[in-house]
Amino acid sequence: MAVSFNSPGTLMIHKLESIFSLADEEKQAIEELPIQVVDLKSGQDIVRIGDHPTQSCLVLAGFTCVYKLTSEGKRQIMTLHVPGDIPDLQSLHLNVMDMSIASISPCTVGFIQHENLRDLCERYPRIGIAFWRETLVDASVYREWLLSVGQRDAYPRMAHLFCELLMRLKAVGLVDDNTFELPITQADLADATGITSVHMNRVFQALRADGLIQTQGAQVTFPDWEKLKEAGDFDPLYLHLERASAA
Amino acid sequence: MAVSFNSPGTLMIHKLESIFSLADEEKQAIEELPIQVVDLKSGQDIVRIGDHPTQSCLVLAGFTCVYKLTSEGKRQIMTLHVPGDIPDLQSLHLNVMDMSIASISPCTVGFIQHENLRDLCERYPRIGIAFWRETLVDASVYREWLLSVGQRDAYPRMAHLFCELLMRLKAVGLVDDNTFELPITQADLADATGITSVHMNRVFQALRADGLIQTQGAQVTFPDWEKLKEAGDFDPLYLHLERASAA
DNA sequence: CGAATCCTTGAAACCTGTCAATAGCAGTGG
DNA sequence: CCACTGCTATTGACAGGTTTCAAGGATTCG
Repeated sequence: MAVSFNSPGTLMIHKLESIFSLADEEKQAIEELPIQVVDLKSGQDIVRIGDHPTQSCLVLAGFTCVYKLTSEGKRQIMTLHVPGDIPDLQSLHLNVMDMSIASISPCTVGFIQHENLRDLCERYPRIGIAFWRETLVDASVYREWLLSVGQRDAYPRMAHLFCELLMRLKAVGLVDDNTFELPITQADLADATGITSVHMNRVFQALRADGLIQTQGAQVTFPDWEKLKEAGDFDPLYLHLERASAA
Repeated sequence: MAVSFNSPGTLMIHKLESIFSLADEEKQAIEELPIQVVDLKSGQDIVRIGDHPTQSCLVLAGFTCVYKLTSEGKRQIMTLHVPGDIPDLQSLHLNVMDMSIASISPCTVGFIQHENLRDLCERYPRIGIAFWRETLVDASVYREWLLSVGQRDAYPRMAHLFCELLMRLKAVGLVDDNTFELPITQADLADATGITSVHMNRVFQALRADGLIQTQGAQVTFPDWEKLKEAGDFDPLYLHLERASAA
């Protein structure tokens, strides 16, 4: 599959630079991180609940997700990851996985050993803090999803998710003309929003009928950002995308 | 109100020692943290979404919660804090609050300046990592709640919340004989589980009828832990309560 | 050009929400 | 000590958003 980066480290640098300017030395240390690149089909587990990982993964292309199952086998997807995200940074300090991570589209990921990441954090404390910050933003996303699933109807919930994806994908340059590729099943999106795939399909139809989305294969277009934002009750504050101004 | 700790720092030390053994020097540094203790009535905001706090708060007694509102005014409570928790440790590295924190029962909290916390993290990196870890556990709790709200019916959802509270309160010595004080309204618990207060009341009645809980004023007793755990589909893994074994 | 997967539809059942009103309880003031 | 006030718990009937079940199309890809 097409991969849109030079070296894996470049993506990470791009992400960190949205928070603060990296010194050349820091950039070099990141570029030199040993990263094992792997291609995955859709629907493959990357780490499973209960595991004790010794590495973290960086999404290079495609989408991954965090999910958990109830004892009845119902699946809740808790967040989606886009290129540049590091889904299981948390395993750096929590030695048991309390969630599973899987590819949710064909994707490319890079594995980085924990020892290398820890070393990086020690040598460049600002990077360590940036990683901490990343995990805090993850938590913020969980909170917003919780608000959606707990208090918003299915229709605004999906609109909200589209808004989030649009903003996050835009931040990594994967949006062209209010359009992006979303090779994710309606059934998977249903698991992400806590509704049934049948109902998700009805929500899709309603969103199309209202002119909020247009779909063409895996491609989704958003003709009216303002209307979508309103429908999704969307406020991007929780994504913490703006460059952090010093405290 | 009754407050069950010697110095505010003692609680924090107790919490950190559940993760790793603190050196005397570290303990002393924590004890010496300037902490401003404040008593709050129930329902008072401690920080609000949009704020740029310069301090974090430590719960000393009672319960606080994290919540967000939809534009329609619906409230979702995202987590409850028990004594020993530091609800907004995240504001140390995320300068805008993306959530609000409020007291949800009469409570006592201690405020600690960010500069003091940052200084502590720098001088004692292990404490910094422990704080990071705390925020990771917070995130894990959000995930589990997301699973509950998204995939479990109201009844098991509430049973699950009771299980969580029982374990967390036990960890700070606030459970006696499978009983603890929960001075929280059914309406608030409804907001925490994403259901209506009317429906929460019906869930309470069902839980009582099934012998899973007994209530007496603000006191809740759990006659059958095993049955409660099963009803709530509860697995404590996500709380990461066991002492971390080195990676 | 199958085979598998994914999308779409319809009708009925179900959980949960809404509305509105009553009961219970704690704290306050006379 | 009792009436009063305000909040919390409880009920009942009904509406509504979602789920379930089941089956028929549409697509994609080897």
